[in-house]
Amino acid sequence: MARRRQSVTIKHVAADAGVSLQTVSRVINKEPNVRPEMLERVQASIDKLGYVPSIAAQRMSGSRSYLIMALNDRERTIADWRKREGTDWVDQMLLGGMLKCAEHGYRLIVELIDTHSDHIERELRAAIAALQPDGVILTPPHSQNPAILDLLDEHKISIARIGSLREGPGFRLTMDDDHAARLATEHLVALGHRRIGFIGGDPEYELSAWRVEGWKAAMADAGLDIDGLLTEGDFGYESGRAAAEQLLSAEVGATAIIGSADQLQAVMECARQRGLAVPRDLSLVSFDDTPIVRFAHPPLTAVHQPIAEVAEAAVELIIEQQRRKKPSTEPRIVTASLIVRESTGPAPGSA
Amino acid sequence: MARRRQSVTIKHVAADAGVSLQTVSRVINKEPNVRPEMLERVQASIDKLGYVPSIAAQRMSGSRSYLIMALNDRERTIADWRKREGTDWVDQMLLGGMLKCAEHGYRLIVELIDTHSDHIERELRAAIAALQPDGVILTPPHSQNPAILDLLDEHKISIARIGSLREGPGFRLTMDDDHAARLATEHLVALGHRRIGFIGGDPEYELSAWRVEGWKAAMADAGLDIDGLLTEGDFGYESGRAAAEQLLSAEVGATAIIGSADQLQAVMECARQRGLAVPRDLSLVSFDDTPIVRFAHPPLTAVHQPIAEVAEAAVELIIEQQRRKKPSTEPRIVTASLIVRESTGPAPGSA
DNA sequence: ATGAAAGCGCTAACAT
DNA sequence: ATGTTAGCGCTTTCAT
Repeated sequence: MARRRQSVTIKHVAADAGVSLQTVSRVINKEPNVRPEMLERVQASIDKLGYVPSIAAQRMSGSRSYLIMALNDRERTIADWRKREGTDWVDQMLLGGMLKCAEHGYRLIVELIDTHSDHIERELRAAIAALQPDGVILTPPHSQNPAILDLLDEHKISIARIGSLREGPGFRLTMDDDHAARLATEHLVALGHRRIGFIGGDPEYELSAWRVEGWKAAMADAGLDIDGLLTEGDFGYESGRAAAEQLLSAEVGATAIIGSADQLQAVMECARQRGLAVPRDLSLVSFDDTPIVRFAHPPLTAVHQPIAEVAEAAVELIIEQQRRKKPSTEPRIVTASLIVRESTGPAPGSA
Repeated sequence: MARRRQSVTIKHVAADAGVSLQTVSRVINKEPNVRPEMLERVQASIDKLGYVPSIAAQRMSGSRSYLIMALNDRERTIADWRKREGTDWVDQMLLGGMLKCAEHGYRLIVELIDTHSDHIERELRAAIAALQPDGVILTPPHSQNPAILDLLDEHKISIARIGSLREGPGFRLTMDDDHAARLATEHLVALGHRRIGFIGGDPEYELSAWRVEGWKAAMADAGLDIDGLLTEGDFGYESGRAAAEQLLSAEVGATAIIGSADQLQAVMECARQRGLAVPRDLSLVSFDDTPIVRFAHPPLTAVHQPIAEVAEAAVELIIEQQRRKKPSTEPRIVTASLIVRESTGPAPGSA
């Protein structure tokens, strides 16, 4: 393998423009103390030669790496990819995050690490050492993991935590799960439902609790009981199955159910077996607006989680911080909305 | 921003093991000329200190960057992401490519560039200069673009071309589109269909022609005419609409149609308007096995394109070449298969 | 088989 | 406002 060198370096530009390396560097990094005429001359040389700085060299000299790492849960992500059911969390992160990165000369690198691993710290350390990212975007459940947060903080790496409000280093971003659950519940209440079941998400995720709270609050506001209507879960199909058994039982008698996409798959299955039609006998609201939800029969009413927008905001915050601006450390809330489709209808027996 | 330094460097390891930097470097890179006892001693220090080399520094010193770029068509990819219909081409590339990269200490970086841009070369030059990737995985239509191929070749960057067999630098990989089209056609022939329509893909893609050839060959083998049964297209919905009009017209009278997922969406729409039921009156085979195809009603029989496997093979070839092994330059064919679902049935009026 | 020296492209710190 | 110097972490010569 031939020893590959940069074809156009800062030296070439400096020589071409007849200035020092440092001046070129200043221009590249938009630093002050460059006369406009110098700037123009240097910029002309840069354009002429088609010069683009090497991020490796920039990193080496102790400045930025222009790399942002998007950390996702290894097991879950790979499972989703293999299932091929269209879960597009990663795509939406790329859509929002990558494009925003590109605007500023950054790159987004997707990295997977295990949640339940004793060597989670070693894995992360290795990724940091190898890549030296300027920032890391954390998704649940990593976004609330103190081991991860502390490690990144020690290394002075910017952190954007999606789906976590817990104290700790880094910017916090949410999709307002509390509000979203409220919207979903109120939508059902307005349709006359009084027995609205809620299937919980993985309790390890902070946002699971927020959703429950939103649901509870909306139920309370409507003066409705919640006895027996809350079931445990973990986002997955199996947990949906168990929950459906309970919620659809005669004692509980739910006429509407809110849950994750996978859970509702199971609920629909269950409902079919019991001869319940959606939405005639049972209304459903999904907490994920994935393709599978939109192509379900009937298409499911769903919470639209603005993943791309959140990823974009996360990148923005990280880059701003790199530029020594001090972005607000208040949690950044990107609001989710409810997309009404055909899985929700009037409560059975309601006027 | 504090000047960030590597926490554990090769120096620390060298000091800890009581050897020179060079010896540590040799161990890292599995080079010869290290006594087993030295190797062991150094490896122990590496493990103890948790040392991981900085890829920036490795790149700077003129060796590898451990970065592989996956180049995708910007417009198409972003459109797919925004549509959120589950097209998981990028995910499958990550699944195959990223995991294989990880096995060898490489990273996969997704990069989008415009196809129809006069500054395509400038864009690519910039990406190369910034990242200095060791290899690039090209997907259609980039994989057959001479401007791209030459540029990468000049820079001595390994190339893996998916979906292109044209002469030129780089490894060539295909999913055997010819064979896949044949399988699809033969499946329909076996069901008694004699009027099997084919909606072409974007003619700019080499593989579009391969598919047509496979279909033509199978039709010829079965002794069937193809007059009026081949229509132009570009993979998109609109082209499917136009094609459906022609294929479903009285003169042509197709009882089965092969096309892309988006095209078949349009065909189904058209069929519904004409009161044609699938598969009773019309059989369909999709050339993409995306989620939307699997969740369609009825679920579509589809060609399964092993995207993850191809991406994995692409990464393997690139990494082998980096290691100065000389992988075969013969096209690498990863076979597609046919997944029979419910959109294909006996031809109307057939025994 | 091992080590020492030089340099990759760039920026921070320090002149001027 | 600009230039000079030193050094980032590593690998490639080139010695020994």
